Amino acid sequence: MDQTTRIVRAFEDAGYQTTPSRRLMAELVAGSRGHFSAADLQDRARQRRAKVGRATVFRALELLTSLRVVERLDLPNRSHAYVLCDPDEHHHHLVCSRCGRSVDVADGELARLVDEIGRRNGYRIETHRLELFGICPLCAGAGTGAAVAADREGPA
Amino acid sequence: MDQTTRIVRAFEDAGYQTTPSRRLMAELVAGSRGHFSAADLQDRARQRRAKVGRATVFRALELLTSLRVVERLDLPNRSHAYVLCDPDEHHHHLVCSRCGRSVDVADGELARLVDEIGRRNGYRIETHRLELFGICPLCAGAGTGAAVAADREGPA
DNA sequence: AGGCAGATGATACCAGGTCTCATCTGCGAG
DNA sequence: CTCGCAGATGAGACCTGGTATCATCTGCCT
Repeated sequence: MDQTTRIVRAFEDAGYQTTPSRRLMAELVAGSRGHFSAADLQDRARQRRAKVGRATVFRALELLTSLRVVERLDLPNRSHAYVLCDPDEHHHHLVCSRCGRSVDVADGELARLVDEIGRRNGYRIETHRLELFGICPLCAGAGTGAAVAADREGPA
Repeated sequence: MDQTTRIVRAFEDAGYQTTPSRRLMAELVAGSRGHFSAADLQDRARQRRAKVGRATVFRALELLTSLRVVERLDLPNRSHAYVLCDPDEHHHHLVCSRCGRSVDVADGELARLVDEIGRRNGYRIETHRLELFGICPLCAGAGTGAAVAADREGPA
């Protein structure tokens, strides 16, 4: 089962209708290399001569976020983006600041650390978020941003 | 030297002029309990019958951010806020999701963890950000949001 | 095959932030 | 002490990302 199907399935399993727009969103999200914004998706939809309303894109992203199929990132440059990720376990993101590719990172030892910080300060911790930014192996190898151009759409 | 003076001093040391608006911003920021937004500051300025342009507020916050006197938070509810914090060492924030009060948390063991994650994934990590959200001791004690009302202005 | 809950696109709106520009002022040189 | 100008300001236009409203359309269950 490929990524697109998995996403469509996620919609179905959660009781949402399968519509052309949603299928398209699923394809576009599945075909993204790095992170993407709502506007990216809409542009790419338009490139395929498909018309999707802005609201629909946001609605789809909202649903996918709630289904934990994508997650919203707050980038260091104060903009936002979404990334496709693993819905099954709590994790964080390691994001390439050049090409946007992101890998999921298990919480691991962090949980313990977070716990300890909470205890030391008397806070009851509810959630935490760790975001890591750096240069991915491909970009490091490629030198001056060669991987950037390859960012949009294509097999993972 | 009180907090306000410290902030004014930060402006001076960085070679910026000391103007009434900046002094006012310094006071308002220093007098904030939890986190605050640009709009909060402007409102509080207006309450004192001082007129500051929106742009000026943002400009001041931008400077203070670059001087690391304040930091920008991305709250879980997708809004933003600024918090006063320690300019002298790399740290993270533990933020009360009820009253917004924030304590600085030293990086500590996290650095090691981050390093390891980078190494394991072949990324050269440039920056990381950890944000913790929970209920602070005061709010936990006060029960239903009593501390919330006390949030704006007053001695730390 | 029919009906309706749920989905859609257009469009208006909102918040947070940036840009521009004409005016004003802190402050260092003299 | 005062003068001039770099730097700061406020007003307001604008931009981006996101939400709300609403009339219309359509997937899907019966």
